[in-house]
Amino acid sequence: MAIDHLDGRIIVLLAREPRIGVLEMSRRLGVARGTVQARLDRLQSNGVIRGFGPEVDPAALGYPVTAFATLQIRQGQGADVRAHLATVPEVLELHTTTGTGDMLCRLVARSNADLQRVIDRVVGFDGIVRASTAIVMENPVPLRIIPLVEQAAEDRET
Amino acid sequence: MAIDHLDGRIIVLLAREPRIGVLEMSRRLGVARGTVQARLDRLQSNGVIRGFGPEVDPAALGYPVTAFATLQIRQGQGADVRAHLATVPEVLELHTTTGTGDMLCRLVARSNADLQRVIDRVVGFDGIVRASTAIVMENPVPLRIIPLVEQAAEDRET
DNA sequence: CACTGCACTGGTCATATTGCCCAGTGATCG
DNA sequence: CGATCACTGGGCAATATGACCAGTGCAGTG
Repeated sequence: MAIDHLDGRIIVLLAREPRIGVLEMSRRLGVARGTVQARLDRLQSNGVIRGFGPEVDPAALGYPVTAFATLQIRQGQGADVRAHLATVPEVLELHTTTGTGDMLCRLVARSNADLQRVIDRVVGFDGIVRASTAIVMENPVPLRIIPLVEQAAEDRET
Repeated sequence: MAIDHLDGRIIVLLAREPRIGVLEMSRRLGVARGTVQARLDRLQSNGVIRGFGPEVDPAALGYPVTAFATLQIRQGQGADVRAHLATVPEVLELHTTTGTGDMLCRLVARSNADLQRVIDRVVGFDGIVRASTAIVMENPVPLRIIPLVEQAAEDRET
C-alpha cells in the first residue's frame, strides 16, 4: 500500500513522460527492466495506479466553462439524485459531503449561457431542494498528483 | 477543435482500454492504422488529449480522506495565496471562483485527524481570511469524461 | 466543369519494445 | 541456518511502432 522511493520515481517519470516505455524507464532509473516491470505490475494491482486513460481537456472539446455546484437534497432522495446526475454528461464528478450542502458536483458548459441550461438540467429534478453554483475563473493549480506521490515516497524513506 | 464520431470512438476506446495500442485500435474501429495514428496525433496537438499520465489513487497512497475547502482571501493577496497553496502537496487542485468564496481547493489527508493538520497548513497563511471545509463521504460519480466526449461527438454528427 | 487539397486505405520496411523466461546474488527474516 | 524475496543481467520470439508509399474517393474552389 505504501510506496517507496523507487516507486515514486517510477510514477513521477511516468507522469512527466507517459509515452516512455518500460525499457527507457529502466535506463533512466538505473535499474533492471524486470524490476520496473515488476514494480509497475505491483502498483497497478495495488490500485495505486488505476490506469493510463487519456486526459481529455473539456475546454478543447468545446466546454471551456467549469463550475462547482453545491446541492441540497431532500431527505431520502440521495440515491435518486445520484442516478439523475449520473445521466448528465456535463456532470464530471459528484461527491456527497458533510457541511452545509449535501453534494458537490463539477460541471462544465459550452458558455456561461450554456451553463444555465446545464444547471437547469441538474436541478430540474425533484429531490434537489437548492443549488448554489460557483463559476471557475482561473485554475492556478490544475489537478496534480506528483507532489503527493513525492511526499508519500519520502515518508516511506528510512 | 470539435471532434467527430471517429475521434469520439477513439477516445472512448482508449479510455476503456488504455493499453490497447494503435494497431489493435484500428482493427476494432475498422479503419486503417494510419488513420488512427493521424487522428491521435491531431487530437494531441489540438490539446483535446493532454496526455496519458498514470491515474494515481490518493487513497491507495495512504490518503483516503478527500475534502473541498472554500477560501476567502484578503483583497490583493490572491497571488500570494496561490503560491502558498501550490507548495502544499495535499492540495490536489485549486480554482478561483465567483460566489461566496474566492477559491475552492481539493484536499486529501491521511485521516480525519490528519485533515486538521492539512487545513492548518492551508489556512496558516496571512492572506486567507476564512476557510470552510466539506469532507467527502462518497464519490458516486468519479471524475469522468466519456459521456461528455460522446456528447461532443454526437453534436458533431451531421 | 475541372482542379486541387485532403483524408483515408492498404501495403511495405527496419527498428525497438514487449512479455516471457532463466540462473545467480544479496538481503532480510523466522 | 535455511528460506523467501527482490533485483540483476541476459536471452528469446513475437509484436507493435514510426516512417514511408501510391492509389482513391470526396469536398470545396475557381
